[in-house]
Amino acid sequence: LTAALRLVDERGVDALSMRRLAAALDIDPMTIYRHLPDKAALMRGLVALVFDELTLPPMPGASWQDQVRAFAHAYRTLARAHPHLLVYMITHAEAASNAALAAGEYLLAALEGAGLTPRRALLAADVIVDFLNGFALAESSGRLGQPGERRELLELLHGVPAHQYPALRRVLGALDEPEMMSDFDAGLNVILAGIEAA
Amino acid sequence: LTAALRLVDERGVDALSMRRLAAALDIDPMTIYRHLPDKAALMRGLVALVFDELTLPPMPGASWQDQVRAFAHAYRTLARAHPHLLVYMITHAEAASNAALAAGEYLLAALEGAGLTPRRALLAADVIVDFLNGFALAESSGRLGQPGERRELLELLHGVPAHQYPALRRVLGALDEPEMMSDFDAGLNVILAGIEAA
DNA sequence: ACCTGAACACCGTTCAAGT
DNA sequence: ACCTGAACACCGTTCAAGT
Repeated sequence: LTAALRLVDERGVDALSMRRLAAALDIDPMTIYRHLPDKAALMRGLVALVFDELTLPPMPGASWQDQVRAFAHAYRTLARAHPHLLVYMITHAEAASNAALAAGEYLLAALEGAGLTPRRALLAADVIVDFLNGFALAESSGRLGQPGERRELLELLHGVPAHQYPALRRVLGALDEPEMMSDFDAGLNVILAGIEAA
Repeated sequence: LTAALRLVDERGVDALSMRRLAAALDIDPMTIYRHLPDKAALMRGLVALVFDELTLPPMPGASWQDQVRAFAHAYRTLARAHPHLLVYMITHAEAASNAALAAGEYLLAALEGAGLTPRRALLAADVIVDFLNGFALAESSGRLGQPGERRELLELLHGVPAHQYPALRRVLGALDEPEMMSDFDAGLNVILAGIEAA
């Protein structure tokens, strides 16, 4: 699994094949099948391995907002450590059962501390996780990772009659490139404010 | 492209191969290469085709919240119409340049109407889009689509000593299955409230 | 010049042939 | 019984051989 993860991290998911993994381990491809039933099991193993890296710092006494922030940063750090696996992790999260329990406990304990009802705590947890997944995916798939990545949108706007898309022009025209960067902490604060309002 | 989209919608992305597409069209596989340079171009064409289905209803006079809700529902409808392509759409959104401009205009016009500065309007748009992508992905990849899909989490909880994960037990124990469903509109309201707070 | 099938370099996995 | 390489049924794409 660690050899497979190295292949994925260094060269992307497409570089992980049973045959290349075998070559990296200097064994016959079919030998892998004595340890795992098929490639799907290999992928599930990678997801479990990576999610187990999630380290949630205990924050006794901290505000529920800071606990949620700690969770969010831990999750983002994990996502950035394995950008090539992220899509697979999100769509096959069920393979990370143990880490999912620990993550759920951490997040729901924080939201209970905010005084939310069970129904609203679960709702808030879903909103947070959906935002984290959406942000991490945008970040890892090239969109909005660093300044200048909004440039292609600006170039599109240049190639189109000037009276079209006025709001888009006003907003983007008022900002310089660093300001157009997607801001993880500011986005998280929007969601925290929304939870507080409830 | 429509034949390729039908294959993806009916049997998933893995069912789309140049050879199967050719078979569906009753032509030689290599004939496809006279219309498109490679499979990546085929996939980009699918993303553009699908994003062009996004229909954003004009809502003159409506509140900015209702305009954002209209956008969110249009996006979710699109995602649910092509669940098998969704991951590819999100990670290759740059292939949908025209629809991206129209979507950005709609969303930013609504957020300008909320009285946000350009910086905060763009930030809010990113939070909304990240949430929409995260939610749609959870919905389409089996997680949280319908009631009972939180059951595997409950079963995991059963197989573990009763003193572990107390918050998770309290929250889930207080809810019946329909209440555990992820709620799109309620989640969106959390984000709208967070934007209002700014 | 335009078109296309054979061929190449890959896949994941089955299965029979070895030990 | 355990192990593994040849073989099978696929891929995307190149390229030479046709028209």
